[in-house]
Amino acid sequence: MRPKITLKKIAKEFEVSISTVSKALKDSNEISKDLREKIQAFAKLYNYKPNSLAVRLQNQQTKVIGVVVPDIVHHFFSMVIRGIEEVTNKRGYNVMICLSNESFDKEVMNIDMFTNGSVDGLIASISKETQRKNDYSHFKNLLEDDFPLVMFDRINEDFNCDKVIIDDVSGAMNATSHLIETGCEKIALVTTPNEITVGALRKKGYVKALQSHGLEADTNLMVEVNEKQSIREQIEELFDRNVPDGIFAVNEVYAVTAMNVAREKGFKIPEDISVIGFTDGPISQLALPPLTTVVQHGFTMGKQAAELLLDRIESKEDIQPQKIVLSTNLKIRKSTKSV
Amino acid sequence: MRPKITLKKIAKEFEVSISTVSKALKDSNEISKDLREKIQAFAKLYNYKPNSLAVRLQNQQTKVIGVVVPDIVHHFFSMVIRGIEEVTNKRGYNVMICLSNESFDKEVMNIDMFTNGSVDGLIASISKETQRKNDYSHFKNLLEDDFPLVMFDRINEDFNCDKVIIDDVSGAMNATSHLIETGCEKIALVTTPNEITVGALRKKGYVKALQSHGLEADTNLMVEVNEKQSIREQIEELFDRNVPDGIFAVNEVYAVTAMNVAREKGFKIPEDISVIGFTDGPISQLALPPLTTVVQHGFTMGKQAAELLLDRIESKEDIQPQKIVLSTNLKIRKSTKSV
DNA sequence: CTTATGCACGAAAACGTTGTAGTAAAATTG
DNA sequence: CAATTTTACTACAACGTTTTCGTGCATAAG
Repeated sequence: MRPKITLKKIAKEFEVSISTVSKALKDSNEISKDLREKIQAFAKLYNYKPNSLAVRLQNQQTKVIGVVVPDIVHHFFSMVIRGIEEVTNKRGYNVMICLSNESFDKEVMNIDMFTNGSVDGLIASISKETQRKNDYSHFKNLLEDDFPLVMFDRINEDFNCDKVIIDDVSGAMNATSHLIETGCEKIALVTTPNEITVGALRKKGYVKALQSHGLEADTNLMVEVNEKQSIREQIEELFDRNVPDGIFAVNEVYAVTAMNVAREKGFKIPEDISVIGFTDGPISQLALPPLTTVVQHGFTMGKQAAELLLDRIESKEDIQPQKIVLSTNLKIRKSTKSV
Repeated sequence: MRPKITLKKIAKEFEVSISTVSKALKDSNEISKDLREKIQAFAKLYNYKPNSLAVRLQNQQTKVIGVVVPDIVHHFFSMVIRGIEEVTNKRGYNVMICLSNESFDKEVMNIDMFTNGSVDGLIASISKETQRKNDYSHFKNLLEDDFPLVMFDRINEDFNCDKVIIDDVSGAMNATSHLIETGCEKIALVTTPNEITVGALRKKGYVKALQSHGLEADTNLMVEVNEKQSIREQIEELFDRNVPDGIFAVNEVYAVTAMNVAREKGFKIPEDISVIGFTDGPISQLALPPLTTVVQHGFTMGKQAAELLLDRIESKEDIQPQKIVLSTNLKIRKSTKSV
């Protein structure tokens, strides 16, 4: 790579001091107009840009924020990132993304790396393995140092930091209620293992909705998908045990898989079985019939998280950590019956 | 945020010089074992980490690489990013991602930002708007400065830089040939406008396959989807004009949409109409019937791009730019007839 | 003619680190 | 016991900026 041009080199060229060059480029009128213009022209010609490392070291702020997400190949997370990008860029920051790949060790490494001064703050969502291990010491260290941190979606309620989540319980309740209200009586739940907090919350909403309608929660109608095995087979087992007339799945992959299983077994959607998913991505939209889903506004979530973080970074005083709960809404398409 | 601990502070604590502390932490035996251990213990206690900005400024390398992609909410791009992450992390680098959102201006800004010394090199894929404008001055500036740059997927052949692409032409040829060989005679093409290079290349492969089988390319069977309007309607128009018995679509969204349109019009897949897509994502896998697609190995592409970039960054001599062409393979599922 | 006021620039410190080149004092050698 | 080596440290420059505080010199004011 061609060596970068620096103030020092420009200074040598004009036989002036570095400060003069710096000021000239800042268009300070401490420097004579004549010299200023010459220096500016020269800098432009050689495409001078202040070395950002030096500037950041000087200013003691990086104007970069870090993002740690479990996965990027995931409609919801990528929408969140897009939201984050949108507001950070608007407010003059850049984003550095690291993936934990749902691994505890990688998450710890990422957090560690980010706290060496490369970013002004962090937005994170907890990996599945971390949730399973229930070991949050890496995050707790951050909080002890008052490091600006915003958690989203997969959070830990105990942390004293800003949080942005969606109302998983009511989202699931609304979905389940909708199934009940459109005539379903045997509603299955396809969810994650209980360690995944959002899965657990959505199950809670499902159960709550059943109870408030006088229905009983039947564990025979619930599948906790173990992703190490075939999702499809686990759902087929549900059908072998007990054929539902409605299915609430906690994400779009489970929902569409369930729909496909049902159809292959000869059931019609939504006439025989209604299906509702969670997260409104292209999978739901392009499914046939298009899937009724609980839409969680990932983009908004990212924007809000970023706003919280930047407000915290930029404020001088301590501000009390906030918890923003975004509500979901039910996007009714064709995989459920009309009332 | 709690002020970060620095060498200077540790030095003051022990009433020694900064260099002593630096060496003690590097476990140099220039420092007495006794003092070394005390300093190390103190540093660990206060969770000292060398300020990465200072280290990077000193070493004149950031150990960070930049990635500019048009979109992140896109299975292919996110797989590429995952591949990039995999090898950069393994080789001790971090990744900074910026999205151009398919916008020319944002792409220019991103590139500009990255060349202020914040990264050691760049991996990029060109935005649609840039391809339409055909203005590549921002990239050309990079190359003039010999800035380490690797382009992938949406590239410009004229650039004298490392490139990783897939063999779009043969991918499309294989797909189209497969349709012909399984009995299709009126094969439609659903593609992007011609400015999008990969779309143009896939069209080329489609035409080539037709010709080599003695079939004629019929513009009446081609749709160039304008994404500002409804994808669905544009495909419906194709059916109104001319009902095909095979469809080759240049991405999974177009393919599944086409499949859905066909089915709603009462055609059976694959009995009446066979469909092949491009890119093997969840949309294809979860479609019903599961979609036969040309799989482009995004993860491999990311890995290769990262290897090329890091090799270039780390080598002292100039290395000749390489162009890696990854071949695709046809994943035959249920949306096409068997031979 | 002296004193204030601009003007146009330079010197130097600071950000936090690393590495080289010293330098006293202690220990070893002849 | 002087000469040498080793030990255990410090000083300082450097990376590229920014910014504060000078400082000569010319011009204007009293």
